[in-house]
Amino acid sequence: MLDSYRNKLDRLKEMGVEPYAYRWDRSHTAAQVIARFEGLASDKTEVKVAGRLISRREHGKTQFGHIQDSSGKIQLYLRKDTIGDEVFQKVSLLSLGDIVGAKGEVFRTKTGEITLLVKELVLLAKSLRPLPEKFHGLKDVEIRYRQRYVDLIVNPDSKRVFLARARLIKLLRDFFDKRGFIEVETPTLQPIYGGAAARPFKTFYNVLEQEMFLRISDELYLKRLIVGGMERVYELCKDFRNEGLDRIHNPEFTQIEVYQAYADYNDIMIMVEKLFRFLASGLLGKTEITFDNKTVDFGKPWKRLKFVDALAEKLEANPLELSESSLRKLAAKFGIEVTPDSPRVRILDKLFEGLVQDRLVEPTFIIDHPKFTCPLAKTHRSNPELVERFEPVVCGMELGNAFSELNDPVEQRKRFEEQLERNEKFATLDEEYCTALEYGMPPTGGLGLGVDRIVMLLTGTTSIRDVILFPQLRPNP
RNA sequence: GGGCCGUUAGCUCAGUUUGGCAGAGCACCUGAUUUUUAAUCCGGUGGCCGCAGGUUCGAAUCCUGCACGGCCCA
Repeated sequence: MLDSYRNKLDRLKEMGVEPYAYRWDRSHTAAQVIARFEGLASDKTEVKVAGRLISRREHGKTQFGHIQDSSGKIQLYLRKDTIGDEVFQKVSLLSLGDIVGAKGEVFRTKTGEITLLVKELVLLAKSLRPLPEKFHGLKDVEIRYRQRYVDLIVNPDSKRVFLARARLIKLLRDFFDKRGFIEVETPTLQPIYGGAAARPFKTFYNVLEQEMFLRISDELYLKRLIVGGMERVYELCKDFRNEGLDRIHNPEFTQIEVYQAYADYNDIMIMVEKLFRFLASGLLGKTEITFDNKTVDFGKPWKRLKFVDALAEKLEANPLELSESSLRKLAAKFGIEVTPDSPRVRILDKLFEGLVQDRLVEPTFIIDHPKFTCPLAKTHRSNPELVERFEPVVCGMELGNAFSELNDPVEQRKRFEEQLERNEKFATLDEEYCTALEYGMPPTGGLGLGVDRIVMLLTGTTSIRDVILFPQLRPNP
């Protein structure tokens, strides 16, 4: 198989053909030829296209085939009497998968397809490996992920998702830029990690002889910028969490974090509603989306569900008054497994996910979590046991996290210390962040959103691996 | 980490139940074919049946372990 491809390459070289050309003056993409067909055909314009040969139908002294470029496909028609014996002979040495340039005039075949009558055909790059089958395409998910380039060549749906991803990222920037937010960049390599509860990736910086961490979040740096007077900032970046990988988790994932001075979490909720309306209509031209056989409408206001109330209803008890051991018993009762070393906050989370969150289909803000679940959120203005926090959930999928940011430096330090005293896994105390708050941070509303999950939701993709070009896999054995 | 499922030609898949010559379509090679489009027709090439053991006269097929992937659970 591979031999036959190499053999053709050798034969072409012997005939004096350069199989890897330097350039090709393309005048039109496939889509442009089709869009401008009437004009191009009527004045017999000479058109130059280029792309990958993806199909071929030989008819003795004629040949049909399609080439594919980034805009689409265009049919080529070759006639021995038009192109000459010598070139026609060389053409028989082309393979599916080769990159070619073609010059000619456009016309419509008797079956009505816009086609290029080829007057000149040039090999631009020889392919040495066969493409996957034309009809069934490439289905093997492992090859699709490991050799994404093959997937992109043969599976239009796959490409569609990544084009949508690019548009969504542009829409995200548009939304915040338009509202006066400044896009910033903060360190990926951090001497102390923070802003979330997750196991970090560790690395070592030789020059400083110091252990460093890949960021699990950029939150603490962005709020330093709020202290510094950048009143509206956002950052779109990769975060890294040294944890499991599944349908909705990849160890490196894209997050957008947004901070707005003088706002609280109520303002941010309204902003999130507007954002999703903007993203859905910008990408799909409508506010309704379908994900995992569920249809929801971002045109409507989101539901608001109080964390404690929703859980209390299911547990028939106030979760704030339940000890760790009572929570454990309830978890067992509802068939929700928790590991013996799970702290109280983790058991609460599990109970909430299993009993409430998984069943939430409509866009919902889960609001007002117990205070000990989050050290960076401001205490609730009307209940000292809670914080002003919300998590946006759509179709059962958690999309992010937001709060009225804690800006009292004394309380912040106390909350960090309490977390350390509770021996919470991955708790840290960032002294320099506390120092920053001591200079005074205005009241601020903050938001973090998982970009990969937003892309999943708006493209109807149920696995995060299908919205990440090169998802994490074990090394090829 | 646990349970279940998968891995056979470059690709998509049969064959495993009930052990007995390694199969098909596309792709590839040869020939025919001057408007085809999953082109068609004639003939042909192509295999570490994921890897390593075991059972057996004989293993793609049964058993064990491992690797990679998928789904579900943690």
